[in-house]
Amino acid sequence: MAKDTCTRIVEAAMELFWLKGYGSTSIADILSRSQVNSGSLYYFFPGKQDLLVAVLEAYRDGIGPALLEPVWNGIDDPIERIFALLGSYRRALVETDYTYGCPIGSLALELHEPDESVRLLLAANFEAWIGAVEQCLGMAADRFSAGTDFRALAELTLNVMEGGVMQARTFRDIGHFDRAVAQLRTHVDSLAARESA
Amino acid sequence: MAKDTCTRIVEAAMELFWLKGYGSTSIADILSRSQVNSGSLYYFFPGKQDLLVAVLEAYRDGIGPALLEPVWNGIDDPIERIFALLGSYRRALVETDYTYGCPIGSLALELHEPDESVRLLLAANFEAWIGAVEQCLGMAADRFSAGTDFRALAELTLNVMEGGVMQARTFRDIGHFDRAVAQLRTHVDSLAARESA
DNA sequence: TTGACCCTTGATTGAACGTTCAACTAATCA
DNA sequence: TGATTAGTTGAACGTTCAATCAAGGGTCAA
Repeated sequence: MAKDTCTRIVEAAMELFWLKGYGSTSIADILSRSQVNSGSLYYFFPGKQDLLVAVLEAYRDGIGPALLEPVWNGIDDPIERIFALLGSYRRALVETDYTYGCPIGSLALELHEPDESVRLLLAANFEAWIGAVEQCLGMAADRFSAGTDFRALAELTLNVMEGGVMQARTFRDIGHFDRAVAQLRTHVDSLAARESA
Repeated sequence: MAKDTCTRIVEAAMELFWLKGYGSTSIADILSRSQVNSGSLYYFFPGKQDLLVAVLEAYRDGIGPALLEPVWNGIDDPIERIFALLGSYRRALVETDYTYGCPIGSLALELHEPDESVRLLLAANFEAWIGAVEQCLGMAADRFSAGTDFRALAELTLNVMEGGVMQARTFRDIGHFDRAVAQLRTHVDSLAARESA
């Protein structure tokens, strides 16, 4: 059986919102990419914003299986998993010539006054990402001193990724991403050294 | 003499692009806020994008006099100047109930395939900000070891600000901003301690 | 007084937008 | 067979958008 209409719509919207943003993606864009007629789209989704909600839910549910698992496959060390995750964003930037960054970050800054449901889903996406990094840090807890704030460090990691993507795209220079990651590495090593040394 | 038409247009556009973003701000919005008629706007600016260019030039030229100088007035220590700058973004977030973030960061992520002239102006804005922070670090060079990468640290500072704004807005929780700044403080102190200790 | 120049006016244009809807098809069940 | 339901179709609608333009006001030098 071919992918059903609803799935095709959401997948097309995920791709286009990622590529062009929400406002710049028209319903017509989504229709032509998904090969669906407008009536069918509005049969499943009352409006454009409901489609955005479905997209954000799909992203959230995909963070584990579609983002983390492929990256972490074959990597056991929890700290290296964090830097491998950052490396996957780096790779996307380079391979797509700075076209694809982080879809959630872009949407979070593009939508200036989002509906509460949209805002909460953006937050849920960040939360899933931060939570995964925080868990990695927790698995390496023995390398850090007792009071280390893993939550804050995980949030900083998100900032390094989002900021690195933003700068690298704007300057069209991956060095901005690499330097941010290098600073994070220094910071993490510094926090770890206090204990292990 | 009253402010001339051209100035009123640019100031209205700066405000609206900051508040609502580029795509969501219509020419009609700018006209009604600046109390100008469409013909006058198009007399000075061939199109909407030319207005964006003017706005980005105005932001760039205002980073020193309109952003840094007010914040740094009365603060001499170069490291404290950096954290005071971050504090000014924190204050804007809290005082406007997460309405106003960083206008450049929002535009940089909103505009997915900007014209080269726009991209270069976004980069010029970031560059001015990073450069100012880098200069502060340079003034405190004696507190760091010789090989310290001030450029990378300044870029990380921008990431902490932009990422902090993004997270605080999305979660509607200033704690995300504060924790990022606290991590940066720890990192800076750690780099400084190696030398001064 | 004249005319050239700079700037303003606001109705108007046509394209693009999100959305609607009545008609249609195909499969399911009584 | 006939009724019901689920899903599809694409033309059409009203709105909003960026952009245009013919007309004209204000100023100043000649």
